[in-house]
Amino acid sequence: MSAATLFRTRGYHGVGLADLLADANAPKGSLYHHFPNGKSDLALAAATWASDEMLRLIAASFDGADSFEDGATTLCYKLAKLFDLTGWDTCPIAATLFEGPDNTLFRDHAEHIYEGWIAEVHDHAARLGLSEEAAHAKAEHLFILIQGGWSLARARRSSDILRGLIKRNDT
Amino acid sequence: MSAATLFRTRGYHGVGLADLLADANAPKGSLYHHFPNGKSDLALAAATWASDEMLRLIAASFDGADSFEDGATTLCYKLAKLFDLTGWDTCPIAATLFEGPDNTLFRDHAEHIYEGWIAEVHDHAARLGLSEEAAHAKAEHLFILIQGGWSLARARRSSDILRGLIKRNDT
DNA sequence: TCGCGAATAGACCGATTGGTCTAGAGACTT
DNA sequence: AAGTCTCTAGACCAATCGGTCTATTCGCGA
Repeated sequence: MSAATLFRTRGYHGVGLADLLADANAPKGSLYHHFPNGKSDLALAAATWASDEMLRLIAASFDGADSFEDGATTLCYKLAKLFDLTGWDTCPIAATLFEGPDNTLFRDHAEHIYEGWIAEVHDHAARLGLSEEAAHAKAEHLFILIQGGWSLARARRSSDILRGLIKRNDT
Repeated sequence: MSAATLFRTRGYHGVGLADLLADANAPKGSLYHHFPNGKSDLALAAATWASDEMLRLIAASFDGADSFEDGATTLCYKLAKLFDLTGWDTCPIAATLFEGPDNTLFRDHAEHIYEGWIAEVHDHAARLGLSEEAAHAKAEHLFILIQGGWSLARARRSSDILRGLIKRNDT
């Protein structure tokens, strides 16, 4: 979805319908046929799409991992590479969902997506032998590290911090 | 500055000049007298103002602290209280600066502000006896934890995570 | 009391915003 | 071949956007 990129790089209110449509080579009519509620529907869909990509990234990182730290580290490295490729823009969810017009709906969706990421990490942690409690704590902690690290990386326009996220003190 | 609040809660593109002016009870003329470049100047100023508030918060947290962990913990608690008061909106810098029109200028300002926060924490860490290297690492790490924790708190509309940020694993 | 610069006040502007609506193209069934 | 859907295409709209401009008021030194 090209819309997802637009939303991610410029934020919900930062993109106009005109840009969205031009970028997707689609006229207004098509948009409002597929997304009756227009821009907001599109934003929700773009966020879900971005979230699925992230879930795949998590799975790919943990699938061949021997330990939780192992998987977490390769996830950080993958994200660093992604950061370099896309050119330091925000977490797609935050950019797309935390500004929307219908706050309740958007916030619910954002929370659901974030919890989905944490749950995915949690499952891998549990599979790798961690206790339920430890898995929960580590998954949440990893989310925080990545989210915060990404902010700093963005401000510095450098993915370096992302790569040192795990080592520093054993997750 | 009331403008800072608006920018924080709705993002740079989310607020219109009309809202800004109505909220500040000032007409267009005054704005463009004090801020020749209009909205963007205002945003920069609002960000600086918000940053100063944060610096004060950091100083207040570490001033009476016996150890780094001590100061860091009270900072997290202060932020949690702030979170509850303001009603879960973004980091003011991110909301205001990471969407602006003149990207280079805005990004430079954002980086400068963030580094200022880290430097402030760093100084307190050094004062409390940490080595230069340790102080740097801990300051950076605390920034990441807070930034990431705040994101999660926002998604969950609950300040709980912020309070557990330090304890979990000794910073 | 006058004069002058700083600041306020808001009418006004073209461009752009998100959204609606009508017309027609395309594909599929019968 | 006719009829009936889904979907595309874009003209069009009121509202709002950020910004400019002129007129007026305010504060203060002379």
